[in-house]
Amino acid sequence: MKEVRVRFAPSPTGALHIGGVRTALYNFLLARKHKGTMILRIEDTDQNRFVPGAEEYILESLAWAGIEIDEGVSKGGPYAPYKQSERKAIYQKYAQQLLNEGKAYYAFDTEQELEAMRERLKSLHSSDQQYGSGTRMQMKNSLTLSDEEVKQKISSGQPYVIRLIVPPNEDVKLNDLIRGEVHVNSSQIDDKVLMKSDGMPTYHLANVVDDYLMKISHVIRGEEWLPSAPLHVLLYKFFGWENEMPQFAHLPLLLKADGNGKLSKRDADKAGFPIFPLNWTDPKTKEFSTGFRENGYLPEALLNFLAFLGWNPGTEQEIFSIKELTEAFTLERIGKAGAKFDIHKAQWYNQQYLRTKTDEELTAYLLHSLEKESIECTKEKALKVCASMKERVTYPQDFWEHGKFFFITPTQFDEQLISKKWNDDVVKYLSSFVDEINQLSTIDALIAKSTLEKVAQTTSISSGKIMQMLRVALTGGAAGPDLMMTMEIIGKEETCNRILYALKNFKIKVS
RNA sequence: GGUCCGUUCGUCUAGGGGUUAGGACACCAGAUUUUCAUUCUGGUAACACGGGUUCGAUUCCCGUACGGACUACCA
Repeated sequence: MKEVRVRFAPSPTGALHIGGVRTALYNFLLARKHKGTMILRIEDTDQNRFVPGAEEYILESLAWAGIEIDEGVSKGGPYAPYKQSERKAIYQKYAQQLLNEGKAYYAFDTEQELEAMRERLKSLHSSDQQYGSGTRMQMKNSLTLSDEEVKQKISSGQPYVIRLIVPPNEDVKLNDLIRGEVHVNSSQIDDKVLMKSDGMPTYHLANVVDDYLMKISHVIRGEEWLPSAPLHVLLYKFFGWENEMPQFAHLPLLLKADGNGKLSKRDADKAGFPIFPLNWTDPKTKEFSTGFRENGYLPEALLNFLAFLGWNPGTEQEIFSIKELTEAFTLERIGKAGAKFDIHKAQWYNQQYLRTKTDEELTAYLLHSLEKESIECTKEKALKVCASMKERVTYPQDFWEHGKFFFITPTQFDEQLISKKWNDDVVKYLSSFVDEINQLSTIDALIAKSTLEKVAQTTSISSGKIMQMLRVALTGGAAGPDLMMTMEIIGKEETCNRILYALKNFKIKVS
């Protein structure tokens, strides 16, 4: 196998879609697996859609996800520049070559004229409504105009594009690594614009020229490119690069979880999950979108989840580190059908990965949250809090979100539960419990438990009946980590105070 | 409309001419637990449809339906 060189080639038109992250990941995995090169190329040939900050966003997203770039924008390399807007002269040269060889032509048709042509064909119910072999001789271009006219138009500054002469009725074969052989009749392909009137190439020309020059071995991209892939094959042929043509792999799309259609930001918003890797504010509309990172997804969990959306190793293993992924990955095992994006699975992965962290690592998350809240906390306490909450956490921020009571005396209580379960026995039991603790110099989980048992005996009230009320008094809520450990962590004073507060303020329901 | 691509539990998928069609997520139930969670056990649940080919088709072929992508001087 020749050297594997793959590229991820986004255009900087906004935040990077999560599907783009998956495309980048598959490219990256293939590169790593074969000790090849992962290239990042920015396809910014559309000046109208350029969005400031988008390129930086893409770079930061990939870096966060752990998708490393070996060569390309921000990294440099032997085929620089890697930004298409900086390669204008190169595309012009190749377009000129096609022109010289009679494989392309100048076209001067205005937008209105093109529109009129399409309308005319539409009204004739023609199946092919395009600028191609059937129509090109009726249009305003260097095939129908005399050389003088063409020269005159160009020198007078009239806008023009360069179009490819697509031959009619030729079987164009494409061997897709995922879909197998795909045949398209060239009559279905129109005379695609290669160079736009602003002097920039279109995607089609630029990607073929760049992939060739950059010695790309595999083009791994979304399925939306499948219909234009035959055109790209044609271009390789016209340039005489057939033998250097990369292999194609068109990835199935990511679809919305409910209903049909491809995953869009709207759907994600509606379902309440992010669709972009990082937070993003559109500079034009000021619209804000949350990111996976800020929502607490770990990059390794996201990648594992993404990898399995359309690919699987054929074994029953579900958890794969990046390293394992690169070893197991093959293009052959990518599925053909679109995959619905179910955030539940992503959450599960996140939980799994969070759990593999050491208590030390988890502590960092908690400390980070606390810092934002300006709450001081010893390392020792943070360690205990995290250890006690580890099993019930999905996101790093849950340590704080679900464990506030470790640091702040609760002021909100589960009233419904109190009105149901707060009774004379509870008051009697907890009063006695406070008295017992007060006599101790300190409290830990073990002592708390034995004290509880002792009170249960002296009051003849089973502790099972009061535990939930003790929890509400201590934490405000009905669910949470081990209560004995909770008392140990908040300490004797706080434990007593909270129980005393409950004793004073919780009301027995009079029925 | 045209072209291309696709279709196994609700979701991600394994499988492949003869299987009790497997796993994971989610869901439900039970056990454990001071609660929630964890853990464990169990459960519901799928080959889109119709024709062929074949002794036999979910698997191969052809249609149909449905879905998707593309159909720009956007990528």
